[in-house]
Amino acid sequence: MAPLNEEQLIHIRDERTEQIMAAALQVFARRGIIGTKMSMIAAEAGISHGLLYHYFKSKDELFTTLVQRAVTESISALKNVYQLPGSPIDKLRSLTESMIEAEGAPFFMLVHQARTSDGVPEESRQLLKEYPMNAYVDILLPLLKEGQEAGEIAPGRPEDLIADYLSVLSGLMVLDAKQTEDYRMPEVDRLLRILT
Amino acid sequence: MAPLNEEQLIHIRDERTEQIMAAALQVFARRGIIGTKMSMIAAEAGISHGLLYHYFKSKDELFTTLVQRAVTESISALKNVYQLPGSPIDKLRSLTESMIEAEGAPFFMLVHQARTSDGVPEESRQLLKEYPMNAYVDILLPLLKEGQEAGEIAPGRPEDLIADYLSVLSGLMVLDAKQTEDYRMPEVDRLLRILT
Amino acid sequence: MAPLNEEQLIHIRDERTEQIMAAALQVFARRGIIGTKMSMIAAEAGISHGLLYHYFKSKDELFTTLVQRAVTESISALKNVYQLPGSPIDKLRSLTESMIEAEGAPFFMLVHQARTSDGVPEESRQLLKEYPMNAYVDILLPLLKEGQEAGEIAPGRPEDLIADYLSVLSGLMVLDAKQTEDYRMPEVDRLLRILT
Amino acid sequence: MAPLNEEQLIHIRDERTEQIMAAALQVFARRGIIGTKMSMIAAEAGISHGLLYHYFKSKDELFTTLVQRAVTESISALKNVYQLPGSPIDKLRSLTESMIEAEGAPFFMLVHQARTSDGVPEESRQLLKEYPMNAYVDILLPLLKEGQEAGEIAPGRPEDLIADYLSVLSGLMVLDAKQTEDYRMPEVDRLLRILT
DNA sequence: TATGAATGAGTCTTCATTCAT
DNA sequence: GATGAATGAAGACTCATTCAT
Repeated sequence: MAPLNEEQLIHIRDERTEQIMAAALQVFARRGIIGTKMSMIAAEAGISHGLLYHYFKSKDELFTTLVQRAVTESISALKNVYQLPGSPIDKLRSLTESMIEAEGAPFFMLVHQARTSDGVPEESRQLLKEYPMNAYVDILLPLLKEGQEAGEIAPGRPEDLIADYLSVLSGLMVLDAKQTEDYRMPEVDRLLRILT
Repeated sequence: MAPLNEEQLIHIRDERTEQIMAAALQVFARRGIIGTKMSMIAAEAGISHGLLYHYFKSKDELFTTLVQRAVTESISALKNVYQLPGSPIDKLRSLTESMIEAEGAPFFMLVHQARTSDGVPEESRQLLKEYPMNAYVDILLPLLKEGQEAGEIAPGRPEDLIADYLSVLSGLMVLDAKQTEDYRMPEVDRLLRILT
Repeated sequence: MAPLNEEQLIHIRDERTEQIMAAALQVFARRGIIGTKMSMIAAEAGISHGLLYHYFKSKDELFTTLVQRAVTESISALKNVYQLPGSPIDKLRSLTESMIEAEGAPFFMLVHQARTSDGVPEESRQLLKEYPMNAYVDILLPLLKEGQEAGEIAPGRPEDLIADYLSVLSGLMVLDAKQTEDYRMPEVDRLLRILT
Repeated sequence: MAPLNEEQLIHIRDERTEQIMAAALQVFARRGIIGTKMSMIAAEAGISHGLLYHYFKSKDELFTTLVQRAVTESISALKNVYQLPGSPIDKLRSLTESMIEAEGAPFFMLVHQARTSDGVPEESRQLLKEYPMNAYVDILLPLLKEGQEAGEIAPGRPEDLIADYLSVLSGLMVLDAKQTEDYRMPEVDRLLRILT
């Protein structure tokens, strides 16, 4: 009697969920959680605002879900660096390139919003507390040390070097330097000079 | 009820104005124009919210006034670089240091808010259009060239070099890397490696 | 997909209608028309909320139908009192007992909702206007008079006596005094003291 | 410099608060918490809906405040019974009369709403749990016993007698029998027959 | 000048109702 | 007949702004 079989329903739900999350990421990233109206997300996703609430209980839940995903994906992207080919500096170059190329900026902007804005759900804040800068630094630490041993990377506390690098990169991503006329995204090799 | 004379009134007015603008800068910088409530500014300034409207017609006007000041002061700070002692790279080092040291971050954050957020008054946006990255680049261009001629600064299009550098710096300021645990403000000499 | 014959369809339809009305009565009685969500009725009836609309055009229609039934059945219950055995006071005792015992409370609560709440469809209100207290009083009037003549029932205007009694009873039913810890349903004989 | 002195401000606040609570009591009592729109309360109080939120944080808080007051005042009214003149039954007669006369019905209706409706703030529910029927029964228990000893009141468990009486009375108040054409508020002496 | 009471436009969220399947 | 995705009107609540004092 079921008019749509379960598979079809799951398909619709997955598609809508993805559609909404993509739309929300774009809008939240630029406008922050307060500046984002649910109607904007609905419009961006091409659905009615009422439908948002079939898929996410609230604006907060939607935001938190995105932050969750941003954290998860960024951690996994970093961990993936060790699979890349070449020397440590080659790996870092590739990592940087992929971050810049991909649609990575919204994630950085979202996390920045989540860290600094007001009106951010407590759950999101907790999530980010569990993944502070150090968590990211730790992942890349072995690579940095290897690079220093190979003489490719400048001497100094590797923790600081990598934190410096990630901070510079984060800043540029948050500015959306690649897409914005107002700023300029440096060449990767120029950025890497910070480490060399 | 002894009436104050005109001079005293002007004095009060100037002081209040300054007080409000300082408070507003702090709040706007961190929370953006939408995230900032007039009552927050009033609280930060230690006055009633009603009084704000004696000094600024609206939230938008207050915001725009701050952006105006931010632009003016940053331009003049840049122009001032030529008065600094030492070689071109020394001058850039001093400039960078003073930006990081001083209460510069709120200005950068404010401008970033003004550039990216929505709900920003059109007037602010216009103001920023009149002072795009190029305006800043142009000011520093002679210094860059001089540095390149002296061999202190890497070869390449000086416009790009300086734009890269300013972008990196802006990003770090917007992250408030100096104050925030989540990020790290690199040493100035490490930043300068981007140029050298 | 073997088509059901007409008889089966009618059977399903009747069964569903009954099922929905029973569910709706329960929910409306406790939560009132505004506090009741169609999804609650659907859940109580074990069907999808969409299906409700195959059987009732709207929430209002469903509510009105229930009120209609409540009025009809209560009138017929009252009229039935004359078939009960025993003296007038015996009849009243039996009537009271059956009202208290049976699932009568939801009807009273529903009617109370319909009389007092807002957001009640005009049609329901009209229905109740056609059956004011007097309609009920009139039905029992002969019984009261008979009881008075027999000396079983206190003297006084029989209309008032019966209206008093029905009001007290209604109040207790609306409180759901029988089911609720917060109140107490008196013994029938104690209630009858009002009349004796 | 304060444009209104503190006393004036307190006066305004008190007046408004009272005005809002009176309006809210009327509306809540009849329509329940869900059926009541804040705009209705605002209209009843003759103010804008925005102003409600200067005085009460939310609809829930307003409702809870009223329930609090209803409980407090009803307890104190009951306790006051011992100050009334006459025999136990005289005291009960006076108590009943004053409950019926005074604007007591909205309080009963409010409490009934709070006990039975959905969407009632947890805090209100807690409040009522602390004052169940028993709390009221206990207050009147000595009076009942005294009446029984004097032979004015029927024998039987005094707890049950008084609970019966209070339930009947509550029911009539909830029906608003005094004001509503649909019902009839019996004479006090007729009600008292329940106890005698 | 200074305060805070007052207003109302705008946003989040709920839910009756519709409709494709 | 049956389901649940989809829509949009309506209500709670916030906050920029006004204004009496």
